Order: sequence, then structure tokens, then C-alpha cells
Amino acid sequence: MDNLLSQLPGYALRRAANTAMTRFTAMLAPLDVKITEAAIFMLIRESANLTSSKIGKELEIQRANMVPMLQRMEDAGWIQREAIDGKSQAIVLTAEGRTKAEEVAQTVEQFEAELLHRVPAQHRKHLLPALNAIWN
Amino acid sequence: MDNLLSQLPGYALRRAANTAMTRFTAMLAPLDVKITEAAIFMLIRESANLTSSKIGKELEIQRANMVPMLQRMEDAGWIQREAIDGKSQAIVLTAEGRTKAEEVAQTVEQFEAELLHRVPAQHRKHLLPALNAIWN
DNA sequence: ATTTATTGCTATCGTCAATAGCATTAATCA
DNA sequence: TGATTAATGCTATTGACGATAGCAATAAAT
Repeated sequence: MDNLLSQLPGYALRRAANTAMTRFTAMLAPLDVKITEAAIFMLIRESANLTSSKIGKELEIQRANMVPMLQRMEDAGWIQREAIDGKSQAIVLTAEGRTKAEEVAQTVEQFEAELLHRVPAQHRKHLLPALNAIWN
Repeated sequence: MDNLLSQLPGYALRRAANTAMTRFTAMLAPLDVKITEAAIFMLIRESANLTSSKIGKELEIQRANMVPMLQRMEDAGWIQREAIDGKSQAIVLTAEGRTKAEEVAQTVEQFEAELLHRVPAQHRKHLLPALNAIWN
């Protein structure tokens, strides 16, 4: 009965993403970090002088939806805003935020390793290029 | 800058699913059918005497979340409930629902074909087993 | 200098999934 | 058989994430 739907790549994609993200959510929970915040951490950890809209463009998160994310991250003491000009503000990690970012990076690494491990070896190297072809 | 995250299978999985589901949503919109409803249609189209909780188990949708779905599908005139015993009810397609189910199935086929087409040929046959390994 | 684009924001909505709890009925087993 | 346990369908609420429409201020472009 399940055969039916699990023959469909689109359905499998949805289910796989769901399963993986549930797992990732659980792994991030002890850090009190959400998935999207983890992505933001990964980004600003490596690049300085990113603004909200630059991050949004990169992660394809709309400006309007960046606001509460960054607000929470600021309230948590992880990021600070620094005026670039009268319009733009750089999103900068605080000391606490840097620590959190490293913990996140470590969790990401673990999560990604687990994920790949689930995929049979003969399919493993095809996963990333296949997925990237779907959204790029 | 994107290189960073798009090296991560988990991130790619999330983005790919997102892109694909956005596309699927758009394709279903003219039918006034939502993604989860499409899955339900695909299921009850092929199996008779499914109950809400059987569908839920199959699709891993919680009982509580099945309620508004089936309610909407009933209000739309696509399904009917038929008592099996004092506790369970079969979810049955109406005539209108059968038509809708066929349209959905056709849309699914189109969507799945498009999706596979996006994946470079050399990775194509690996996608389904890789994804199924992740959630199964 | 004026028009256009960008930035950050408010407010609101939609989809999907999760949790906790409840009443009714069916199934189990002592 | 009678009492316990499990299953079914439901209400109510919450959370994460994404989408749209619109606004005021500022920067960039012509």
C-alpha cells in the first residue's frame, strides 16, 4: 500500500525532508535554536557585514520573515545590529553568539553525517548533486 | 557564499523539498487541492474502506490533523463517510471526488516527471532509493 | 533634482505538524 | 462474561515557516 506513494520521488522528497528536519529540530533543541536560525548562524559565522536583506536573499527568506527571526536572535543575545548607513545594518555575532554559532556548526556537522550515513553507499555521492539540481 | 550551505545534504534536502512543494502547490492550485489532500486522494483512489486513522498511519498524519483535512474534503463534496461500525468510518470518494482524484493523479504524474527531469541523468536513478532510505 | 530601488518594518494569513485531553466504542484477557 | 485496555474520531491550542500587502525612511540612479 505504501509502495504506491513511495515510488514517487516528490513524495519521497517531502517525507525525507520532513523526517530529516524533525531530527534536526530535535538535535538543535538543547541549544534553543531553530532550523532557520541555524542557517543564519552558519552564514554569519563565516561572513562579516551581512545585512538582514543579504541574509534573506541568500537563504531565500523574505524580508518580512527575517524580522522576527533576527529579533529573537537579538533578544537571546546572540547578535547585534550595527548601522552601516542610515538604512542598512550589519548583523554581528556577539561573544555569546559566537559560542552558540560554534555549537550550531558542530550540531550541523553531526546531523549531516548522520543523514549521509542513512543513505546506502552506492547512492551517497549522487544525493547532493541531485538535490541541488532540484532547487538551483 | 552559497557554496557553504549548498554543500550540506541536509540543507539541500530542505531547499529542494521547499522548491518542489512550492511548485506542486502551484500545480494543484487550479484544482483547489492542497498537497496533503493530494496524498489522501492518491491513497483512497486505490484502496477502498480506508478509515481516517488508516490514512493517517499511512501518511504519518496524526489523527487530530486528519480531522480538518477530511472535513474540508467532505465539505467540498469529494468524500463521504460511511459507518463501518459504531466507531470507525470508511472514507469513500463521491462521483465528484473520483473525477477530482483523477485530475490530481494526472497532476502528480506531471509534477513527478518535471521533478525527475530537473535531475541530471546520471543521478536520476539514485534519487528515489536515497530519499526512501532517509525516511524509511 | 527628481525618480526609482532598497531597507527594515508592521500586520495578517495559510499550510502543515505537534501536544493534551475527551467520549465513545471495540477488542482483549482473566 | 465482565473489567481492563486499545483504538477511533474529535476539540482546542500551539509552533515553525512561508506568503502577501503596504509603509516610511534612505540610498542610488538618471
